[in-house]
Amino acid sequence: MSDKTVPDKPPADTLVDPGQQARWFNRVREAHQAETAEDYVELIADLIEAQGEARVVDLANRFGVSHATVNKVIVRLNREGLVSNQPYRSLFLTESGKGLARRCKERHRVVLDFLLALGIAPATAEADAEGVEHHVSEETLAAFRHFIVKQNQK
Amino acid sequence: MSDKTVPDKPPADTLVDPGQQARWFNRVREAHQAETAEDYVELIADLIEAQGEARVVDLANRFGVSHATVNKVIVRLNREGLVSNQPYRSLFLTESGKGLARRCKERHRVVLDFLLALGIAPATAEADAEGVEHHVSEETLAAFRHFIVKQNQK
DNA sequence: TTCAAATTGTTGCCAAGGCTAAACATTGTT
DNA sequence: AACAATGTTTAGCCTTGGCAACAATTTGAA
Ligand SMILES: [Mn+2]
Ligand SMILES: [Mn+2]
Ligand SMILES: [Mn+2]
Ligand SMILES: [Mn+2]
Repeated sequence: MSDKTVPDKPPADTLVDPGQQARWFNRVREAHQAETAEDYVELIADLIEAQGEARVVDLANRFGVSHATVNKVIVRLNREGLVSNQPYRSLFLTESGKGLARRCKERHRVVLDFLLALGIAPATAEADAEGVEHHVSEETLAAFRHFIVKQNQK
Repeated sequence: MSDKTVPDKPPADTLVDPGQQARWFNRVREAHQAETAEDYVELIADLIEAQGEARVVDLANRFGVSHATVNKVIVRLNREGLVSNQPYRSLFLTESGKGLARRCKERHRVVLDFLLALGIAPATAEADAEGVEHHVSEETLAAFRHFIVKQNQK
């Protein structure tokens, strides 16, 4: 009997490279930092288009948060040059904000249409899209677009 | 000439119901609150399986954050009954933590395999999956599974 | 015009997750 | 046994985005 002390190596399933994994998680954290700004400019653009103006009260209602929270976020978006506003007046997007809104609305539409093309029920698709949209790369978005087209051809 | 003052109604594109929209955003916020816990238990389970133990230093490395941050999160997960640990010893999952880890790993796998089946490059798929996984409903997950099976049959 | 209701803004609180720096404990080598 | 290296915890700070309560302004109806 060999008393060669095998070091009792555990399964040692191959784990991915730590640096690579860290980059993935970093990307998710960056997405989450951008997320509030993206949802706000998108909704502000939608409200202006549909109702002529975007008011703090409407944002609070549609986000399901207090108006104090909306106000605080608006201060930040103003500081970051996405939103312009005067006290007690409704909200506007800067050119930069309009650009971001346009890109986000397009991305949101692709994600939603993709889920619908996949056969997901509209209510579920809308709910999922609201979160998923912030985490899809350009490459995945392209694949989504391709799938939508293929599905429409059938 | 009619001086009937038409109220100059703007486009009035139909917006979704505010309460419904608020529920969607609420769901996203809930997903984000659960997210850290999910990624931690998943990685702790992976590390224990592959290396026999999960240490603070490894988590910090793989998440790309400082070890102090990891420590603070661990305190919370401990408080929430997902992780059990002794001072200066490596980390363990409670039964509850193990269950959550198992479900999260399965969900992560489905999302990843779906993106791969869609033709996304592995590196991109892994990165996107890390964020997307937290926002897919059971219904969407089922559709993903179905798509994977269909794709494998071709 | 007046005044109440609606809307917007401010203040102060909280928790989560980031960070650095410093203290503390364990481990491995002389 | 000593001690340096490694790993862990704690402390204190920051930003974001939640909240309630209160203050201020605008708006609409008498
Ligand atoms: Mn969104
Ligand atoms: Mn997210
Ligand atoms: Mn994740
Ligand atoms: Mn995961």
